Amino acid sequence: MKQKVTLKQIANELDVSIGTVSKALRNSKEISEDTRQKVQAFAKLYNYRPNNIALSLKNRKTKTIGIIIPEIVHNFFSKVIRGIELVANKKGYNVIVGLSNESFSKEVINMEMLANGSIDGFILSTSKQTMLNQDYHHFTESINQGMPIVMFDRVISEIPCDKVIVDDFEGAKKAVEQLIAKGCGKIALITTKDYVSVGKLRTQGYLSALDSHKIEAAASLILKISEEYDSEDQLEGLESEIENLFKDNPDIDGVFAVNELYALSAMKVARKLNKTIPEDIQFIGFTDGMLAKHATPSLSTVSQHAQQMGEKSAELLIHRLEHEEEEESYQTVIIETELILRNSTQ
Amino acid sequence: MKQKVTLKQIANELDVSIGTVSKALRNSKEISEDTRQKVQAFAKLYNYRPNNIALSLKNRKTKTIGIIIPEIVHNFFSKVIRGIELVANKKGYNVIVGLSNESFSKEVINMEMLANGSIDGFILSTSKQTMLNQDYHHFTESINQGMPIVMFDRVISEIPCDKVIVDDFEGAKKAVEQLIAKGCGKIALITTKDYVSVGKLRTQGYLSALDSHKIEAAASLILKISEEYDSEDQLEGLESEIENLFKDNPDIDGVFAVNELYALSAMKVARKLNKTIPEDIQFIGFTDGMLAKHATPSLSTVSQHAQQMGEKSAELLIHRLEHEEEEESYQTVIIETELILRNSTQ
DNA sequence: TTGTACGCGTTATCAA
DNA sequence: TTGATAACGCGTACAA
Repeated sequence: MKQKVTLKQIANELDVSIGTVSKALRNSKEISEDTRQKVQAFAKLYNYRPNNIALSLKNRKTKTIGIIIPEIVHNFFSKVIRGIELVANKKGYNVIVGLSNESFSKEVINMEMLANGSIDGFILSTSKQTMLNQDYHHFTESINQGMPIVMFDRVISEIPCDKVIVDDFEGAKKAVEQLIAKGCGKIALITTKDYVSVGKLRTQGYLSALDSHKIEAAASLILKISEEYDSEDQLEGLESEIENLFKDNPDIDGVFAVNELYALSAMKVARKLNKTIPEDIQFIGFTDGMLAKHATPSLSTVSQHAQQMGEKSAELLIHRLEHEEEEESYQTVIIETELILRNSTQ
Repeated sequence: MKQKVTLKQIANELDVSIGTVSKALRNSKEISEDTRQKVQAFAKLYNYRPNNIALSLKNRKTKTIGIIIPEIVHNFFSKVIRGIELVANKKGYNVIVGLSNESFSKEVINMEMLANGSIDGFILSTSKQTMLNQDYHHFTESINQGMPIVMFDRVISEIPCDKVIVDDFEGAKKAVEQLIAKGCGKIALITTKDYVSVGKLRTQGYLSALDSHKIEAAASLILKISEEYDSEDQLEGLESEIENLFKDNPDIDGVFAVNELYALSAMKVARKLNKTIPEDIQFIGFTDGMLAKHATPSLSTVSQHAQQMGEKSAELLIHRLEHEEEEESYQTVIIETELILRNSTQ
């Protein structure tokens, strides 16, 4: 086992000083052609690579980005990571991933663990519990300590940092307007509780679409799912809530859901109630997931361009890291959504 | 902006030496109660945290695990990451993620980038191109340099390291035997090319099941999909290959597919050809994905317990990292598969 | 042209 | 009880 070789070892072997070796390897012209060749040959032979940790300590830069997300087994988030990794890698950065699992304390712990020198900056999407608590001290602290943050998707407007979001409002509005254009008059909304920022914005988009088409919004048509039913093994609870919605409002002819799971569950319930899709009811879901395409019928969606969000987030963060002195003002980048029509709409 | 505070700064402020501060904070009883209190109070006030990078350099341990996987937008891999992260976090480790995107060179570059001191060990699943090339020098080098590797799922048997796999052979055999038990006599196999280790093993399981039930295997019933059709936007190619299979063998009454995409595509083609599922044809797919449950009809699967694989991988690696001196022999842990019966089988 | 010394932040050993 | 020093691996300013 040949351990990693260091400058010191090379220096010893070659009977020169560490400094000489270092310079020779960086092609400094202080060094004679002769020793340079000798050192480089030796270094190559022993496959010398500078130690990242030593460099990080010296440069006070780790070239590593910390990602904190609520969940990784989720198409949206894994696509964002892919986008981040793509850009980061291209620019010589690594990514370190922490999962909050939607928990405030895990989010805080994870951030503290990374903030002590392990990374240069954060890219994160807030956990639900954090949004509910409205306790953002860990974000402010990080920023105050000079560790920049980029928030994506689930962002906190009060926090001064770069942000990447989709036009949740417009995306939802477009979707509902599509339903209206295709003849729906009684459109239900299946959404999250209001403390989830994106859920709230999408709800507003829904209301706005109805309003601008002079359709009266009815509270009975809006179903706000509580968080506990979001898990894959709590589908029954979710479905029974939706079933009640349909039974209380048998004349629903359109459904807009703020995520994939809600949309698919709604389609499932509708089928169970012997409704034909899209003839009796049409569906659109807000999602970037895989299920939509493979559902029966395939689900029309508002796509969020998750990978693009990741790429943009990484660009923003890296730009800020590499232009620290310039103290540019924070920006919020809005990624366009895209309406993808499939067979759940006419 | 109050920057991160260091031992040196505390020492200066308090007019004591760095060493004293360090000891006081670690509750060394060399230090007088008095100064200890003073230092700790100050440290708490300024929220002192030791710098991870400095610790890493000193201890020659980063407490970070490098994960290299072919793809992250994939339920199996993201579940594995979740499992790794869970165990790693619990033991005070971070995880850094690199994506090979199924490419040999990206795998090598990513590993080299991390191997220079950034991490203590690797958990990885080989890219397809690496398996095809059969060039494993980057793995051997890493191991030779004292950087341990744990391979999962797509493992290389020649490489001396810990491994975590599912019983691909047995899992496939169980699945096919289930089809046989439910009356299938002409069972097709949709698999990968042979260089993908898991595909090959699952193929062997299929053959073994047929053999032990005296069913003759027919080459015409085995479809080996080439890699280029694995992408979500190459579904047409995949589907047309499957369609040919069905048309050439109209009496197929069972299908075993080595992954979710193949299984779902096969079901789709079958429906298109007006076959009823599961009356005319039954399907089982090898997968841990989300699509199976939501498919119509829902797909029976051989589950791989991806998260458990991740957890076990992390345990193996961390154990080895923390018991380096003991030089334990390498082990291969086999995670049991589980047959989950849904509506695509009778 | 080469070598020395310092500093990045920490801990540990040894001297005061 | 406290302080000074070395070491982890590197790059670089400055001295030789």
